[in-house]
Amino acid sequence: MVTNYLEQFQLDVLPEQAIDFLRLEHFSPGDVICAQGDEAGHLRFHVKGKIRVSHTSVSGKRLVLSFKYPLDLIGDIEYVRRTPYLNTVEAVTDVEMLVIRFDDLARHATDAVPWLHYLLEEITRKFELKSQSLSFNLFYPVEVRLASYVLSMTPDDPSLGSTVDDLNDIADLIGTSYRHVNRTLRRFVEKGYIERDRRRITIVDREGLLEVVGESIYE
Amino acid sequence: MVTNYLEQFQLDVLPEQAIDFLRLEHFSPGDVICAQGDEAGHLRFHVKGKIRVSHTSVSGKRLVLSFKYPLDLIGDIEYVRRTPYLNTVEAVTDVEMLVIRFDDLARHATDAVPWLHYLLEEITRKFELKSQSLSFNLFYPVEVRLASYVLSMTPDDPSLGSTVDDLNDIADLIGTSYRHVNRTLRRFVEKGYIERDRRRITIVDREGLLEVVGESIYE
DNA sequence: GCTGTTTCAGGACATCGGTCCTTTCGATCC
DNA sequence: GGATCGAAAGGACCGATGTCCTGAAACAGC
Repeated sequence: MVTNYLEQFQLDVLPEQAIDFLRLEHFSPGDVICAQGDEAGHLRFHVKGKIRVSHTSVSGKRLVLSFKYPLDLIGDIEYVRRTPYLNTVEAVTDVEMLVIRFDDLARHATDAVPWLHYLLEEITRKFELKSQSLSFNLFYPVEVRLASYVLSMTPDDPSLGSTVDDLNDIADLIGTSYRHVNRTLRRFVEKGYIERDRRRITIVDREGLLEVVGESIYE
Repeated sequence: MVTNYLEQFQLDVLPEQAIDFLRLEHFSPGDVICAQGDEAGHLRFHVKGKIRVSHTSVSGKRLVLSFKYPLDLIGDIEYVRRTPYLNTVEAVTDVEMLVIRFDDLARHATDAVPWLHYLLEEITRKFELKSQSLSFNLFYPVEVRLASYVLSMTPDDPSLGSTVDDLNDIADLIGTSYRHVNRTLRRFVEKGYIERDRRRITIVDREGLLEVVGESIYE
């Protein structure tokens, strides 16, 4: 199993001695993979399933930072900085991860140049994503962000609608309230862009939504 | 000059062969150090002065991401990813930078483990800053962000007021309109937190501002 | 000092978005 | 089938924020 994933995601950048320490972990929907504020001790390679990364403010407000799919690293920033987990990561679907303890990784990969380059690549990629997310959120109103989200979550195939994440998740993802997501979706329905059927959103007029998003796609 | 700065900021993590390629650059207030979208070819160590990092959306709205002071790297993400500059960097005061071409750096430092570790440290630090900035902006209203900014820009010494950046910069920094910054500052004046004298803001009641910011400082 | 010009503060108004509360819709149990 | 309950939707209201515009203050040139 581990070796399959190693191959699939070309994880041979890890030194062989480190690879020996990788274990496969499984998580069920709802499981907390790591919790904001906990001391970090493991680096994980997200190799299967869908996860939700979120952050909670001291005042208790939750912000969903992203939904992610393989391949992704969890705990990489924390590995480099040796700080507690910045965010909480939960399994949305069944999830599999390859996991290795920081200690084992440090002992066998600290000087491995290809691995360091890999880390740099991954982390700078994440940095760019976060940059985009920051400016996207600050530049555009909820209507645009929501339209963009709906477009990104539903298949191009116009025939079939697609389930969308819980409205509360969406609200926290685009940094607004449940109420306002609902209101905005209603507006989309009134304008004929989408149809709603409890828990399900169907795009009726993809062009219309694209127009709402305008030129702001991907900043 | 170069050697002084190298010592001051402990830049001996750079391999000696690379150090030989460092040159000192000077910028005057207003100078553009690098422009968003331009192809990146140089890594810079910001060793003196104050700079402004900003990003402009396709729709033309500007977002000031940060003001920075030494030591800071400019072009590090771009060096790793070999992408065009993400942001525009300008000199606010007189600024000095140590600069090296990507080519020279790559030729002499690609395999230098201490240097790679240094890069990782710097970039993850930036990542954390950006994370904070993202959640801070999404979690708190303008009033709180502005109070936080004013506090951060003025000296603890309550006796002397301090010049604050251009209001337009502040507006773009906290992601709101000039009008609203003005309105909010006025409210602060009315409540007796600050005094204004064109171009200058004096904190009268530091405690009051701290109360506005509440527990949200640094998230 | 006067005048045209630029910059900045602030008023008016509309919209966005949040909070709170009521209503509706399903689901469940009897 | 009707009563009950919980979750999701929607209404009402208000504060936050953006846009547009006007008027006042600073500034430049003469």
